[in-house]
Amino acid sequence: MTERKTIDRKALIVEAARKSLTMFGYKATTMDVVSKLAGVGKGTIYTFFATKEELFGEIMRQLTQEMKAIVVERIVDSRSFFDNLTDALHGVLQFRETHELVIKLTQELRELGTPAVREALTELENAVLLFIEKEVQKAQDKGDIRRMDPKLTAFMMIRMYVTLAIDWSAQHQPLTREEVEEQFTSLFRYGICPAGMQGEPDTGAGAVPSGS
Amino acid sequence: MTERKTIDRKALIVEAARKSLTMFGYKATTMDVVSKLAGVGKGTIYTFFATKEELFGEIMRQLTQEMKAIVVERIVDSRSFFDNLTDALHGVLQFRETHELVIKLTQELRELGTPAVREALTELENAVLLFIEKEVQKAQDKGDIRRMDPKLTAFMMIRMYVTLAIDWSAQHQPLTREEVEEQFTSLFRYGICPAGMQGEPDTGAGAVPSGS
DNA sequence: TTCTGACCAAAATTCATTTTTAGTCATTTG
DNA sequence: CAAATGACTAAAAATGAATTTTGGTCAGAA
Repeated sequence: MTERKTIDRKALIVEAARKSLTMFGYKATTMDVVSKLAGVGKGTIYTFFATKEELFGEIMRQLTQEMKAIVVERIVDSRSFFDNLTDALHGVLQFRETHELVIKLTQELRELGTPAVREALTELENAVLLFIEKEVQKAQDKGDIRRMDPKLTAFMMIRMYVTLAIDWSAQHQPLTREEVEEQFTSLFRYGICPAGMQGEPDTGAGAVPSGS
Repeated sequence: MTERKTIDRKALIVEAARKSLTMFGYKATTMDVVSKLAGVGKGTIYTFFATKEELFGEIMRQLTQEMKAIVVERIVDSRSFFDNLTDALHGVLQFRETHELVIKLTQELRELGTPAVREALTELENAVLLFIEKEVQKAQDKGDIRRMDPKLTAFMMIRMYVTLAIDWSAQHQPLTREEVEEQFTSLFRYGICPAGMQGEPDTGAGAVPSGS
């Protein structure tokens, strides 16, 4: 194999495309721009990816994979659903770059309606939806949460998350990661009834009867 | 005064415009169409409304007014926040025509991005937001709900409502009015914790779920 | 006086022309 | 000689001049 000055050109290309996507969005990420950013001839891109869509697809697959890895490693079957949820959410919010790429694409979809982006984001959302749905199902079977349609519950969770982390920022001071977490988990945990009327708020050392 | 065969042309025009708006949206509602539907010369419209925007504004003002009336008459200060919330939501959901106009305009905004529609819907949302915010504030002062940012809470409520009543239908069987009500109020009341763990669920016999 | 619809300027739409971009391939390079 | 390249091409997108549609007016009919 050619092993001398051979830097991994494929990785270089993916990296460059990802940066461009995050900064300029899908439409403005032309193959010429990617080749320049990667410091590679345009033809080289086509030795690895047959089309622009395929390159884009690879990046979305990577992104989905990374998100899933972050979440999965924070889910421990012996812990309560809510502890897992809080941790998983925390992990996702912390993962800056992934998050920003998704936000950029969402913006582009809204203002340009780029079909490839719509498709990609739908696919991503479906993966997330399916994952949450299964977790909700498990939590129900364990009795951690009350009985309700897991599909609808998963759907509500995603929307609530987007509302807090993205939509709110459109017209207000963005919430910090901590605030998003706090709002998200406490709403799902307690609803909006006064503290003390039901399960315990985070203050106090009282432990919920869960594993561990 | 002229009281013979004088039908209220202004009302005729508003009615026609409202119908057209609900059926065809803002862009397709031309002044010619409105005049034909109202059975009135086009010039007549301009004796009541200086511009198309003004006619549209009048309809939106009417709509806001009607919605507000429905809600206000269902809010009784002596009742709990949740009882009021449930009733108010019920009222809004029942008010079909208003609802459909808003849905039509929302669709148009999404696919055409019509600026006048964006503006109108933003204004409507702000009115609703302000109203809910005040109610939340009152409920907090009464101790009906726990302490949290009223602006953010109001924002979340609207989004949650839209998620249930509109967004969900995009890819699934629409929820019935009853289902929307049930999902909305129970989430805010109890979160998603198991029944019996907190406030009173509607099922009479409190059966503890799978004990572990 | 009240109402109307032909009329006009401005906005939107169409479509032929130009520009940009995804994808190819003959040539170069290590 | 296999891997990399960038000038090249066909197709898609941007542009803008020509044409149609629409908001708004007003002289005259009812």
